[in-house]
Amino acid sequence: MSDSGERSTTAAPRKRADARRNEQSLLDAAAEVFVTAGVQAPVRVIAARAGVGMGTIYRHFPTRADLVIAVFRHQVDACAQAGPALLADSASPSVALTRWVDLFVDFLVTKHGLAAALQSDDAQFQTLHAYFLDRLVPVCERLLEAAAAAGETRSDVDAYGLLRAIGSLCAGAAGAAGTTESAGTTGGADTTEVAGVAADSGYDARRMVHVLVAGLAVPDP
Amino acid sequence: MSDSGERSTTAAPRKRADARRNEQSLLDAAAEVFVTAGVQAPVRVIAARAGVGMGTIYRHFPTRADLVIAVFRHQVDACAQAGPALLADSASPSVALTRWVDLFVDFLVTKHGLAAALQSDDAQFQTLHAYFLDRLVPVCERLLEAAAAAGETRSDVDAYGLLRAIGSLCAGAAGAAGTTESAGTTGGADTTEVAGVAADSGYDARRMVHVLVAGLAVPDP
DNA sequence: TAACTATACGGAGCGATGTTCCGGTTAGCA
DNA sequence: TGCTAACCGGAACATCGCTCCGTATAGTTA
Repeated sequence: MSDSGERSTTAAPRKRADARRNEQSLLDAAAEVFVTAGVQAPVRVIAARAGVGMGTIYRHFPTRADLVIAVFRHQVDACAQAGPALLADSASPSVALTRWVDLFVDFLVTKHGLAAALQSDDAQFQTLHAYFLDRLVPVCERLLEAAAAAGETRSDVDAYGLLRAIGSLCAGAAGAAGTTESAGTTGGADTTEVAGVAADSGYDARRMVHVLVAGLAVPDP
Repeated sequence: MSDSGERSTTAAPRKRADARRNEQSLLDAAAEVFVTAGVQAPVRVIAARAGVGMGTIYRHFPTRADLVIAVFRHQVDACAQAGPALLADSASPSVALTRWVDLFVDFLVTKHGLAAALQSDDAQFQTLHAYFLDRLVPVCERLLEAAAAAGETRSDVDAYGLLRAIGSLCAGAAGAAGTTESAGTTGGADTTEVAGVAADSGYDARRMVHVLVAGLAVPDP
């Protein structure tokens, strides 16, 4: 992933040094702003933080979704790659599914407003939605099929619906924090054991997702 | 519902006739606009439709939530009142709960963007959120407690969490329509038998809610 | 090294939307 | 009929997404 940008066909039309520098600045700035102000933070804020103008941010990331995807890409990929691994390592497909869902939920819940953005019907986030779906639906599908084949879950729920439902359930939780900002959480933000935060007034997205997944085990009606 | 407004203590400080006329115009206009453009429709549009100025709409309904609540109030009340009735009429508490949830879901799904607004962390909708909760949490609580007492559901999920989860699951579906506008739907918008619409790309909020509720039947982990 | 050009930069500016404010209008009453 | 408090309307201000274009510069070539 690191290295430069495109490097596949012929001689790469290498970008100018200042362009690449600015792109990186924007990614860093966006990552920081997303943590504090959420994925919906004003574009101007991100541009200002990166020390660039409005034109620059839109040149590098035509839509907000592009920026969001760029910031979270490797985390989504990691989640996607964890699917097959879990399926291989777990005692049963349904256990693998549960674990994978936990992974996904933990990712969503720790990103302010990400889940809400995924749910948004805003045209701006169409691409983001599509990216998540492209990456995760196939993975979830395999887990779901394996579980269904083992007779461990009902078969009338597809991966798309399940992922959307999970995203929805998480949107209620993560987004609510908003401007409140959860104390420090200095640097880390990865191994922070995000355990039972429950965030606002007692809504626990993880628990509700667990209930949902448990509902999959109930035989078809 | 009809009649005037406040009529409880002392001599009501009756509003002027034009004020009441405008308030009603706004309610009618808002109801119409909500159907086609969703609850998030621009304030100007509603004001224009009602044939009043910006000042007027804000004077009668200081926040958008106030307007939304006023438009849907009696439907929410109906939903709240259906709870005890279902509990009395159904074969078992869990059946009553399921039926009541269906009622609630049908209500949410048919109101463009309502569920999304409920989920929104926007301060503007705080009041709306609170209103729904005030009205429905007690009802849901009774159903849930009855079901738990009968040993039909797990007991670690409270009414608040369940309602929020349901709202979330519905937000994904209803909001997606957005600007697309569903044909005419001239006046009615009540007995339209909204059956199995499924709306966008195959996500069925009702089904996912059913899975969630089914998950409640799984014994505590 | 100096000139040149494709590339990139920056921010002013436009349109949309929420919200406030204030001068003009009018309903209800004496 | 005349008065006043209540009410109305929309201009005006603020925020935000997004575009456009004149300016600056990185990289190249003579």
